Amino acid sequence: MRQIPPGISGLTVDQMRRIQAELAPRVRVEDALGTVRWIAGVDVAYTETHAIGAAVLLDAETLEVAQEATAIRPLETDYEPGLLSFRELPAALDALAQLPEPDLVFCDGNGLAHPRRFGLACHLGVLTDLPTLGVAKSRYLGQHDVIAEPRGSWRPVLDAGDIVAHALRTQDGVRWVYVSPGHRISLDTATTWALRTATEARIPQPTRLADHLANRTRRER
DNA sequence: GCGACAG
DNA sequence: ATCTTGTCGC
Repeated sequence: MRQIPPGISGLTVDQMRRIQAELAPRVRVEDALGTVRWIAGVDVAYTETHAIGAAVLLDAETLEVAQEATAIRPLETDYEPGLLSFRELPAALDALAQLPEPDLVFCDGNGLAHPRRFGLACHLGVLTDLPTLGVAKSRYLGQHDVIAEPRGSWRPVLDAGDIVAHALRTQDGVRWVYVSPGHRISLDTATTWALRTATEARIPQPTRLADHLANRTRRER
């Protein structure tokens, strides 16, 4: 029952939403991860016709890059709010599969902060059964109060009565990001890792370096 | 009915 | 996401 990777082509919007609803119950929002020694960052860049996936493996302690991998896939679906994972996962999974198994995966987008509580990070987590978290650069849904200016300040993001993410300021005075659990991790732990790895910029290093690799690969092609 | 809407 | 260089501001 591979709910995604090969041939997504034929799926309708309704079918994709149905798959999300079916897989959502498999998401585990409690901490079910061991010692985090290796972190992977995954991202996807696009051309007119293809998706270029990039995965980077970093030492959780030093955040130094240990290994990189890329993959390219023909685009199979247009972007549709709520269905981002169906567009990004094929290339993202192909790239990730080329690396040694990480202890935690950072995704570029949301996890629980999704209408059906099954964003990109949840989907990738359930399919691989790896601990995952999502970091989104802009708001998708939910409401939150003003975030204080100092790095590390955060406020819960509420949607339909659920706390689905934390709006977290990762650097003094820069715009905040939205952190949410993907799979096998709690919101608090996800927030801690996001802040801990946002050492050089607003975006945590795993996601940031994967983004760089994806774009570098796209330009050199 | 109207507006919002990860990447 | 992508199309694109320099430039205004701290």
